[in-house]
Amino acid sequence: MNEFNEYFKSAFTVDNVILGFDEGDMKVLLIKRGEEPYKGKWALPGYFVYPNEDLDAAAKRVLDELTGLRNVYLEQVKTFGTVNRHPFGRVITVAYFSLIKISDYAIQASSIAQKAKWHSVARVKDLAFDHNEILDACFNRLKWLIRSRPVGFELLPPKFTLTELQHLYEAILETELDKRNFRKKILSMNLLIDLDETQEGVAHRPARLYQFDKEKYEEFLAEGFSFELKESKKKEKPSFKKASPSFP
Amino acid sequence: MNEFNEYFKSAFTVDNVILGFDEGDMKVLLIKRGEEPYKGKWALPGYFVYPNEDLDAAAKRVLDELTGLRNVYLEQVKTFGTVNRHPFGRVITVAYFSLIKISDYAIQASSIAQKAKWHSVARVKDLAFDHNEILDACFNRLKWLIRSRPVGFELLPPKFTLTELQHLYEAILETELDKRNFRKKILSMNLLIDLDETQEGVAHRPARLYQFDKEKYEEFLAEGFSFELKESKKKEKPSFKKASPSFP
DNA sequence: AACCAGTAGTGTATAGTTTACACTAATTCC
DNA sequence: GGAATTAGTGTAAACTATACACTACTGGTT
Repeated sequence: MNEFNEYFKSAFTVDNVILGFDEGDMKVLLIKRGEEPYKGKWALPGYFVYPNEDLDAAAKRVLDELTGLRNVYLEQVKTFGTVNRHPFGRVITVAYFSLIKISDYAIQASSIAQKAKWHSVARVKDLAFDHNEILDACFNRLKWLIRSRPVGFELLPPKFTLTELQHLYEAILETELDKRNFRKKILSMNLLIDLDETQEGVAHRPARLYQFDKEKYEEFLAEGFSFELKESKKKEKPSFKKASPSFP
Repeated sequence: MNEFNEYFKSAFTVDNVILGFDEGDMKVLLIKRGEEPYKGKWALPGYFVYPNEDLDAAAKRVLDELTGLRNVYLEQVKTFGTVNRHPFGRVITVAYFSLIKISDYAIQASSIAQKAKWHSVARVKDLAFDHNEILDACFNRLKWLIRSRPVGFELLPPKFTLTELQHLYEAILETELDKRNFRKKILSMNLLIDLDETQEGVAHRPARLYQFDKEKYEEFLAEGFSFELKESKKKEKPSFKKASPSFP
């Protein structure tokens, strides 16, 4: 393969958009860069893919080093390879996103992890490299995903209330949902276990606690089920005549 | 960046799943390999990405060299980077798919194009490298895409009948659709122009010809519309109680 | 000219889904 | 005991999806 040697001069990396949900808000874990290029800027965690390492394994390694978490939701989203995206050479990066429970996250000892901090996704700007674009692509993928699969529980603690779940959906979809319709839809999926427990120590009527039903969720995935969630139309442009929403 | 030189030893390529529709069947354009590795096997068209070339540009180049076509539907799908996917070294490939009108395709003079041939997607097997997996990923993406966006016209000649359109959908979705419901849904989208012409030289009642309305399609894309198509349930498992198809 | 073969084209009733919307219930705090 | 705060609940109307079968038009055959 000597004739092709000139093509073996590029590097590839993975960048990981690690998402969590906290304080009613979607958060992304960013690293403050300690070196050039973009020294001092915030960036997505990522690293070179080792020569004998699969792509997915590299993404898991980056996640593990930073958060200590394994077996979390991780999905490849898109590859970014503009010629000049890295000032030091041709570097192609494969973007992944992962969903973690912030309650499980504990800051790691590694020097890189010391520089990590959660940022509200909505307020992130001016990241290093083309990382704004990567973050957008991953967050949009999550928006699509949450409408078709119940991935919400990846982001919530084991026990949660329906209101918390709804707030999560609203944060991801950046919209408001109707409480009654949301509950009807969620409960009709039969993917929640009613724990027959309630919140404690809140200064109002305590909410029931639920748990995701992992077995039923496996069935759901196996059968290729999907669902749709639509936003509440309260206070929308009035009388927008919905053109028939389907085509071939 | 000398410390990172060891990472600049891999190559990356693009592979392009070029899809067309002919004789009621989805087709993919494959190349018979003339060299090792996998000499004599069929493979997806692809090539190294040049050092100063963007990924999308590389995919367009591969497509152009093979078909002479530009400005066709082209979309990045997924990146494949298993360590040993290429026997000669670490090669990561970014998979793209494109949709072309086979009627526009004319075999090109280049030596590579001489080795190209259309194959029925359903009957493809035993491709070189991991190309079966890549083809599957791209075809599945198309299946998803066709349910949510009217990309069908990318695959049909400028004038077509509703039955041709329906057959295209059935070929992609690998299912049967109800004629009346299909037509209702399609026409309700208002994306077709009735040309007030009919087929000629057919030994049966001639069908009306339609054209896609590109302007309305642009609006459709801009407004983020989507649609769903469901398969006919004729002859399905009887009385399958549709568990509520939605969740958060 | 009559008929046959073959595909095009059309409507309706039913079931299911989505939407909009407002009040009562349970708890803490004062 | 009352105020504050969030939890929890049902229904009617509009819309969408589905199942289903016959007539219309053309070319070819006799």
